[in-house]
Amino acid sequence: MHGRTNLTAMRLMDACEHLLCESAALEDLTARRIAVEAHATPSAIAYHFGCQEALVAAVAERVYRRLNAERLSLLRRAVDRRAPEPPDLEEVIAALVGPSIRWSLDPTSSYPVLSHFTAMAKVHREEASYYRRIIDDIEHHRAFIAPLKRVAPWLDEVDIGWRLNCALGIRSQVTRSRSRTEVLTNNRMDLNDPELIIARMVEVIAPMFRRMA
Amino acid sequence: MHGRTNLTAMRLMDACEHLLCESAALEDLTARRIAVEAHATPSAIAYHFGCQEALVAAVAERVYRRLNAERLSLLRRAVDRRAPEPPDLEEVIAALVGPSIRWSLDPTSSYPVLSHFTAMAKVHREEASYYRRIIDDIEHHRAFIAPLKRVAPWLDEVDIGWRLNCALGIRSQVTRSRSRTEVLTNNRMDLNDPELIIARMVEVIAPMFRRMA
DNA sequence: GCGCAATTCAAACAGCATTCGAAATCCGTC
DNA sequence: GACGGATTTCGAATGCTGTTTGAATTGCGC
Repeated sequence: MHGRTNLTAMRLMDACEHLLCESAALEDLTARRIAVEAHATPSAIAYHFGCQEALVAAVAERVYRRLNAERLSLLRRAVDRRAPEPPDLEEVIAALVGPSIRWSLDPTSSYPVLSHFTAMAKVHREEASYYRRIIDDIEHHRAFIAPLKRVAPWLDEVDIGWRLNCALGIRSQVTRSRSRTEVLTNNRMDLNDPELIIARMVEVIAPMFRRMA
Repeated sequence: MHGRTNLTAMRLMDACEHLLCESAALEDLTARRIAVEAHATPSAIAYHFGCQEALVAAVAERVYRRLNAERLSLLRRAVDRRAPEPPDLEEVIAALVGPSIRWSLDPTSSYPVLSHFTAMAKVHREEASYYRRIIDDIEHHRAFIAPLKRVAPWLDEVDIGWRLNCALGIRSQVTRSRSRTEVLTNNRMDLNDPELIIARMVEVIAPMFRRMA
């Protein structure tokens, strides 16, 4: 019972993910719509996941895992390239923010799932542990601390973590407040070119980790 | 008709603001609860504001105005202190991020209204113009461009706007993803001391505006 | 082919925001 | 001071929402 490997459970997750990507607003995501797209009934959501919220959380977790795998793969590449020397700072930063930027600009990616999911965390009562478990799961972020400490050994771990957190804030601002970014830069930055954006972000984040700030 | 200066309209806004501050999740904010607290009926919301969404937008706009006034006042002070010399970079940054940080840590402030409001923008269909009008209203942010350009004349306006945007991203991360900030810094930063946080933010943002990054 | 567990489904339920039309109130004018 | 039109209030109704429930159906080891 409540098997997550079930066929209709899978179909529900796929339908939910697809619907989250297609719909502009969270209110477009309804249990009935999900059910129709998965050739099931709303009750199936409750049966397999407990509630709609948990279904969305399961979908978000699946997407997060894919994104984090990409991030960690890029980090590993950056570390390996220079080992045993410290990795290139700019490459590490690009590994941290690059996947998010590229996903957010790729219309075929499931990035909308993630931005909708964090918004959902504010809507529902947080005693439900779905959100914190996923949002606060930062093991994949922690993996960046050691390499960064090798790049900037004069910073202690708190300093590194703080700067990491700031870098993630910049990332979120760019991926999630695009219109504000547009207005502030007077529409004179090409926000559709991921590599250009990433370079711009590296340019701003790297100095945080250099001496003589 | 539809007078925004009406007494019950005011009571509805006050009730909505209070309820937004008290409630942990957006789902706790219902038209009925707002109405009860304002000694009115749900229909009054529709009559005076059109819909609940518009009421929340009106409340958010009111709070935004207060916050922006505080920001601009600090900016003016920073500029005046050094005029006609360029202002102190760190003081300008503190003016930009300080009020948000202090508000977010002050339990008597209405800061929760703002974080709830931006979350709401993701929930409802965006053809409603409430959100963009408020969120994209960055005249108060634009006011920081000229002083910052005097501090860092080698940056063009796009560079300044981009860095401003990055600074706002860091600000949002700290005020709105507190738990993630806690985990990343290993709970070894005192996130309850606004002045310490502001100093930490200045330390990270200032290098963006210094030469020889 | 039986029998039990797992799964599906239609109907019902409580809650929501919003609409509507009738009451009630306000306020300038006679 | 009483009338009359506009403004404001309010209770009931509407059509959504997610979830629950209990019966019907299916799958599957024996």
